[in-house]
Amino acid sequence: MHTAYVSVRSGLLALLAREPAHGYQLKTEFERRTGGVWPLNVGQVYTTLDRLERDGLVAPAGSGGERNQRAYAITDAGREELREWLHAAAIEAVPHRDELLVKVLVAIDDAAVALEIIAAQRAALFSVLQSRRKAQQRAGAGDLAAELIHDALAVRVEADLRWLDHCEARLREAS
Amino acid sequence: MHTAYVSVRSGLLALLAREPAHGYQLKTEFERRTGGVWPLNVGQVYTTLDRLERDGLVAPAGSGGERNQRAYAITDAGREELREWLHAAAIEAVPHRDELLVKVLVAIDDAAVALEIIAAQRAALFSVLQSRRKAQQRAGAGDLAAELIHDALAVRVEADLRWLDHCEARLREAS
DNA sequence: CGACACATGTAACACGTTACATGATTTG
DNA sequence: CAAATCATGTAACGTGTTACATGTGTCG
Repeated sequence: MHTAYVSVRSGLLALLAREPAHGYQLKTEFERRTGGVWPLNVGQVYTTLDRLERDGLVAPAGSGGERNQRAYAITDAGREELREWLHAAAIEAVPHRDELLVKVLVAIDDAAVALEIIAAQRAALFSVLQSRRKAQQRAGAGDLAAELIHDALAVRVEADLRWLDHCEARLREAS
Repeated sequence: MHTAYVSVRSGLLALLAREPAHGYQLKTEFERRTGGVWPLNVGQVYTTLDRLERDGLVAPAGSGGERNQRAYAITDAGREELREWLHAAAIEAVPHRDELLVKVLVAIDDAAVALEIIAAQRAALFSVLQSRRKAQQRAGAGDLAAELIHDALAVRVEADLRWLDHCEARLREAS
């Protein structure tokens, strides 16, 4: 796999590595583990399972076809690919095309425009951070997954804000 | 547009907002502005232009059909959508499914496994940071775009490393 | 019975990406 | 002339996402 964006696919594979499961189960498990922050359309689970089976990473698990459930189990090839994915860096050395970077870079020739975009992005990021904090306060503590997702968003927004400051400084010193 | 990942599409739109251009020109411009760090397959430019035209965001610019070039210009609708995109936060309040988060969250039930993944990710991120630094040293200073991309990667990797530390602490205190 | 959760699946489309085919123009 | 660059385009595929259709079991 050389594709860059395979979170759902690999996430489901990881769940199946723990124990065989059927589609609907995977949906609820995925949502539970992500603190309800990432709803997952059930339909996507089934199409993803088809693709995983096509690639030989999962296989139907006989396990007595109870009710109308169709369980899947991970294969050896699936375990190997999962292992690789878990150990691969989540950020590539050649950074994946990125919204924030593109927004700033396409404007960088015109310092005035670039500074305006930087200001707009700074405001937007602040607003995201605030609304996220409110949502987290409403939810209250307790769910570790939801908390960790919140923290990840926070540290990243802060990183991006620092980067925006840095960009602005570079632009100003250049003019 | 409610789609989350439209960097190429909107990037090209932003270039066309500056002045009409034809496909090949857009490819070279995009790569120049991103310091050669993000090569862009020409074919993608043409398919993207088709989609932009289909959506009424760009239109063929007559401008004397010189050679075999087919120039495009941004439309009013295109300007409006570009404006929205530039002002929209590059990170959403409900964070987009994210590789690093998923990698950790799917393992969080089993503290031992989670700690192993955290360690692996920490190592992988360090390695990315180092190889990126070497690449940047080889390239030498001079290209602002390439430098800014490098800086963005650096601050983000550092943010993710801090988050991994945080996760580990939470896991240890829970056990 | 009616509503709701459980359970599976299909169809259509989004953007991103690569590989390939084709020709005109410039330059050594 | 040969090679490189300029220039356009198609075909095929990848994952992610939504909307829709269909049926079963349970519980008030």
